[in-house]
Amino acid sequence: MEKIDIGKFIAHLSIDCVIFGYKDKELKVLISKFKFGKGTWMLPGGHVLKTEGIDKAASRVLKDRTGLENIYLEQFRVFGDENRIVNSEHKAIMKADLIAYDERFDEEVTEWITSRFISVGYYALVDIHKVNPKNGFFDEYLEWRSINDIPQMNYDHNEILTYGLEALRQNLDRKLIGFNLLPETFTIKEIQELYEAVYDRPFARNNFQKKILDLNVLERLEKKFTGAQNKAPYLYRFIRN
Amino acid sequence: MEKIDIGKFIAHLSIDCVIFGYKDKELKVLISKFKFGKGTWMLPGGHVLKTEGIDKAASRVLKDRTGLENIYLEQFRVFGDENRIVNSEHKAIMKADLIAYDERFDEEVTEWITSRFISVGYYALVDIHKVNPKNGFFDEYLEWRSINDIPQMNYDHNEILTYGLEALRQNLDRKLIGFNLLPETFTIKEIQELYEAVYDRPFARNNFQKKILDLNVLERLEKKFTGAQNKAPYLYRFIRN
DNA sequence: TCAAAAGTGTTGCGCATACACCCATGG
DNA sequence: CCATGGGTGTATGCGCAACACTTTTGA
Repeated sequence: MEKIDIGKFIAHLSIDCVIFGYKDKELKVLISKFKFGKGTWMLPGGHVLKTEGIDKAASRVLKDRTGLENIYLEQFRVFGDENRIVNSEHKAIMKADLIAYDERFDEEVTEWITSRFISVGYYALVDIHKVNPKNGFFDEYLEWRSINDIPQMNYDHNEILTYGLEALRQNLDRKLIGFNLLPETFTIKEIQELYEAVYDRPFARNNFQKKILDLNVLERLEKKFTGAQNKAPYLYRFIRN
Repeated sequence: MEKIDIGKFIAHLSIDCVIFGYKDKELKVLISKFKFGKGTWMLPGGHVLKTEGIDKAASRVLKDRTGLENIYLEQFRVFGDENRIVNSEHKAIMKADLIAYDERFDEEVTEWITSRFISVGYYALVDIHKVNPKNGFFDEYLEWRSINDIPQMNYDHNEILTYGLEALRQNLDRKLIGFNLLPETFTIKEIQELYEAVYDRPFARNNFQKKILDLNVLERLEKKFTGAQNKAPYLYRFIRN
């Protein structure tokens, strides 16, 4: 293994991704247990090649971690405070850890990695059932965590997540992107529960149904018989006009 | 004069500012006639010190060009396409021009300056009457141009401007930031004309007045007698609650 | 007294919420 | 037949837009 060619990447610039998924009536975020240093939690992220667009870099990060392509992805903010750095204690531990790990890392590379970074925040919406999380080099493991159960993360990643969630809330209705979180077919009730998870508040059942159907973006399919002793709900599919 | 110390700055990252002003019922943008190369138009911009927050860098750019501090300033988007570079012909001209200009520039510095950049877009709102545009090093001169009369600019700066205007439109109402474009006191009619310039559409006089006053952020002052043979409008001052 | 523009009140419409009712399903 | 939850129709209230009217100013 050769030393990492940091010259291929833009220094001091990174990408951080808030990857949203939805399951069990909960909005979830894919976060990474960092392999080195003090083993803190982080948002999945990466760097930008000097010859690569930032959107491309973000989708590359996503492909690496989720295996998926053509994911809904949008930048929402840049985080560039001057004190956006690991504290010196943690930095020393991390550098030592990395150098000890294998020969790809030396003083220069680890200094590069632990230097001050300006990060572009992206959020992504995925069908959680299609994802097979794959660890990146820096991931001890990846985990889907409920939005209500997010641990303390490194740097300002908790703040990034908050901004990402805010961006999702702003856009869910305007851009009709919520369907990216659901499987191919779903019932109105399932969309409603998704909305309730995102906005953390209840919606009136009948009005919600009317609002969603009035968007004219759903195709009604066959009924979904669950065996429950009540009227079977219709399944729908999202159709872009 | 010594060679420019490019090592102090983050490479491949820049700031571009859409500086909005308002005058003569027109929304205006401060743009720069570039001094070197083919002398194209550009948005005022700058680079980020390795020890400097990006917001700080943006306000430094603004202070340099307008002389003003504490300006309303907000980032709205990152522009990071991989083909965001000057074309090779223009690049060669620019490098030659700069190297010929004075000894601060050499091959290394000009290559740095003309390399691929990822740019953070900021928009700023200023009271145009308080601004005394001061040329930066790269500015032949600065000019306030009406939003309806923007020339072809270099790179993707026209696109950046479009996004900046869109951000202004999104936030004007929600964040009550339009007053930053007006002098200390103003009439309702003047706010209305500002809104009409920003959104490029008329507003109904009476409803607009009601809407603005219902915000409860204006203090009514004395009347403004203009000598016109009609009822004198009140002056108002913006008060933050 | 009059034209012009400011200020204020009133009505109507559309949308979101609240309330009410009927229908299908399986025990 | 009944409990449960799905689907749909109707009333209500609020905010915005359209319309109408009054007031002030200086010629």
